[in-house]
Amino acid sequence: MMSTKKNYTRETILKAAWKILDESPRASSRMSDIAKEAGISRQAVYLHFPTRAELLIATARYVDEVYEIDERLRKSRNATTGKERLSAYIEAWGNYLPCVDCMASAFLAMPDDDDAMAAWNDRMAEVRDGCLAAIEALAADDDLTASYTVEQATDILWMLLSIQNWQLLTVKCGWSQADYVSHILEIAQNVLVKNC
Amino acid sequence: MMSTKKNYTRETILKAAWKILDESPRASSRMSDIAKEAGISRQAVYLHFPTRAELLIATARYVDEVYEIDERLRKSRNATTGKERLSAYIEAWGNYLPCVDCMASAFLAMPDDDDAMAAWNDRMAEVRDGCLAAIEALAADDDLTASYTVEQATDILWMLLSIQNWQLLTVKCGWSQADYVSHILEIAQNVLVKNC
DNA sequence: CGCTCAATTGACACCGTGTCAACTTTACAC
DNA sequence: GTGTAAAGTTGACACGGTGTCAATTGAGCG
Repeated sequence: MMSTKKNYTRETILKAAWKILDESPRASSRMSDIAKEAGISRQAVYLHFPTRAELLIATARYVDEVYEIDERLRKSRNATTGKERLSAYIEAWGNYLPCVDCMASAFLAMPDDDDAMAAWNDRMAEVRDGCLAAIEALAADDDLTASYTVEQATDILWMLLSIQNWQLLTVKCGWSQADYVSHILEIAQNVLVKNC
Repeated sequence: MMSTKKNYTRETILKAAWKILDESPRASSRMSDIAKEAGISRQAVYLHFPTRAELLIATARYVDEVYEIDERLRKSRNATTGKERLSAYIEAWGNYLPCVDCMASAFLAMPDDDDAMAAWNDRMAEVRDGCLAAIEALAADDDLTASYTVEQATDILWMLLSIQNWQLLTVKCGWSQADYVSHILEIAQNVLVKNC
């Protein structure tokens, strides 16, 4: 099969892009840098990805696959009570955030690219769906505080679990990953769970 | 005085930059766009500001001056009790955020410019100082929850009041400005104030 | 009048993205 | 083996945005 080789190169490029983004925290990840890392010519990258934005989108998907984030989040839905589900979701997503930090930075650095922003917003919308499911489970147990509607509580949880907040607390404030998860969990419970 | 004319043009440019950033929510604010808005040639902008980054930094300062944010925040320090001071600070800063949203977006869109990021980090550090002062006032009244150290509580308040959270709740979730302020205040009190 | 400084025009270098054409390599099919 | 098609290479180029430079214009002022 010819396509085998093509797929192999494609994955090589994705790995290279991931590595470059991961290593150069806030440096410029040019197409030429990624190509060099992948051991091919800059132009060859365009044989597999039409634009830089598409490459980043594909890389984000690839990272998701490698870390099996879908499965991680699905497991958090198995919790029986709403409270357990809330903490399982926060723990699952909160511990995934450091893995996608580099991808998030790359996307947020190109806010004027419509394709990239659409892909990013899709991903974030999925996270909000997860938040909504957790909040609804909490509401079903009548454990959701009366201060907020389900929508508002979802928005607040979504906000707490944003990558920007993770970056602020861990990168800028120097919190450990464990502190981040435990304190965000504490805040969420404090704000969203009834008689807590 | 010759410098009068120069200062006048300088301010014209700053106003133009402000307007362009404000109007084009996530469009490209090129030097040529700003120059056109100011009614001068693109090259003339460089007679007043060496780089685009410096222009943005100066524009941010100009916006601060116009809105007299320093004075607004200073007033929040006049509150007598720690609790009052916390709510005064949240209200003052929270209601200033919509004014600087466009500037924030501009800075966050150029994360690889060292000068711009340094300027932005300075501004954010000042906000954190304000948070720290409010938390210390709370601690002085023995109204700070025992769950966090002063530093941790400051970090949490800083996180809650970040521009990214404001953008998320108002722009993406559609919250009104009033809802934003009141709910962030409620969350902060819930999380940070003892027996609340 | 002559000086100075702001501003203008037009040109250019640099850099990164994306495209194109021509050529080479690889691998498989017959 | 030889032919063919796809993958990859090199070199060149257009485009857009930033920043620089030189030559020129124009207004204000002693």
